[in-house]
Amino acid sequence: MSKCEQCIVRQFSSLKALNKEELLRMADCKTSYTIKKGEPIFEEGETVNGVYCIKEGVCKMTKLSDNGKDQIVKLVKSGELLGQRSMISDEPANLSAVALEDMEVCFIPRSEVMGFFNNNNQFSMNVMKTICDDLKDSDSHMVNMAQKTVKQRLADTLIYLEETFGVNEDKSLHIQLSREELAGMIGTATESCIRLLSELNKLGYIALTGKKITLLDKNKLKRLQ
Amino acid sequence: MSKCEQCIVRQFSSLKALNKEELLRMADCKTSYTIKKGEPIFEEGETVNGVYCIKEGVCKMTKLSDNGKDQIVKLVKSGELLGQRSMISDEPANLSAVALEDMEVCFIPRSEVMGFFNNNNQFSMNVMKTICDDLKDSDSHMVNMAQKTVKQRLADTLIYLEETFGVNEDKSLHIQLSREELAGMIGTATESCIRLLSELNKLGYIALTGKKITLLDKNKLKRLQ
DNA sequence: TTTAAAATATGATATTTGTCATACTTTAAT
DNA sequence: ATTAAAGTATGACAAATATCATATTTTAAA
Repeated sequence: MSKCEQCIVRQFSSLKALNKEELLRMADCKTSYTIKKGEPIFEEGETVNGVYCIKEGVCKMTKLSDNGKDQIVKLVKSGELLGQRSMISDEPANLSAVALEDMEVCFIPRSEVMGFFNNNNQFSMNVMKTICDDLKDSDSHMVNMAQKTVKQRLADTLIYLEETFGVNEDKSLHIQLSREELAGMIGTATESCIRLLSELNKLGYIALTGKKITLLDKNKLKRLQ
Repeated sequence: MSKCEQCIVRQFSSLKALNKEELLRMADCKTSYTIKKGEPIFEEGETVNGVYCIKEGVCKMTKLSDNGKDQIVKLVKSGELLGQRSMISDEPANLSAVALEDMEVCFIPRSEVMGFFNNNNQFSMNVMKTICDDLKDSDSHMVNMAQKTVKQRLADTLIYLEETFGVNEDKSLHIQLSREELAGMIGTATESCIRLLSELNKLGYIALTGKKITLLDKNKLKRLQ
């Protein structure tokens, strides 16, 4: 069993507030999992009974819409925690978590995390601030969905992907999403997403080479109507 | 100065966890305001420095979109608190709060609420659960904005308004929103909203009499494509 | 390696939604 | 009571987006 104390990613989440003793306790009760690309960590409606700490990899948080399409609500990367809201609300998961790359995650049982939560003020404050940030992001996201065109949302999303997940040596977006997944992020039909990517490509704002997307003119992307 | 102890609406919010002593302290430091219909309680970007408890009336929480339109993110009614997220994040308001009816609200300074928050476990847990509920609602709302048609969103909203705010003796919706505000809730142009209301009226699913809207067939509204 | 399946791309077309113009109705101010 | 302003309604049209069909390319399985 690896030591949480020596795990780098805990520095990036609410867990950074835990002290040595708490970290030892956590190392003792955690379970590590390897999740293959495309596999779920948990599904909407499932009782999770703990939180997952992402050690490696990126996952999408999705929600099934009434029309049968999966909407991607957010992306979560290494260092972040999954299932905090469900833990506090003591409710089943509202979203599914599915690996976009091979992942390594650690599961920490609810009882343990709630212990930290109740006894470590800094930890609980961190968790709450994270949830508050999520709420703010979600509200803004909602307004964008309601008020912006698909083209604007695509441009916003491409810029978000570059800023959040970085680029490869050839400047292409590091994170690899299928066209269907990208459409699921911006909330549109896959064909519309592909068509708009082609359009931005022809305009010279982005470059498409195979599956790779490279942003060439972020200012023009931002100013799209 | 009226006594918080005798105020009925505190039972409906996180404040129900406060004990007698805390209620006395709150009564001592609170400020009561009357807000006229159409007036703001606070605006997006403003530092609020406390929470508002709604004693009477309903307000809309709005966010200005890049395209200049006001999106209504949620409606808040008597018994609920405003500004909890900003208080915990220690950030300016993310949304504006504007009265939809004449309102009575009480302002409780941040320092006081944070005192309760840090010393009363049940109160802080209530606040957090409220914020978690808001997050869940916001995520669902976002998916609806991304995936449902304007007509479906209008139907959903009408049903929500009836279920949340009730009806008058003549069965018409109790809450009065202008067409522009209704459009701002569903995220569409005012003309589109008016046109779709007319369509639902012609179909016999709703009745329009002056400003009043009456739902006649909720099942058919729910099943709209 | 071959081959089937999945992903990407694009055209044709239908539908939805937004915009602008204008008329009518209600509300509120003088 | 009169009048201006705001709100509601509807037509005409343009733009955005979805859907269906089909071709091409890529991926992964046998």
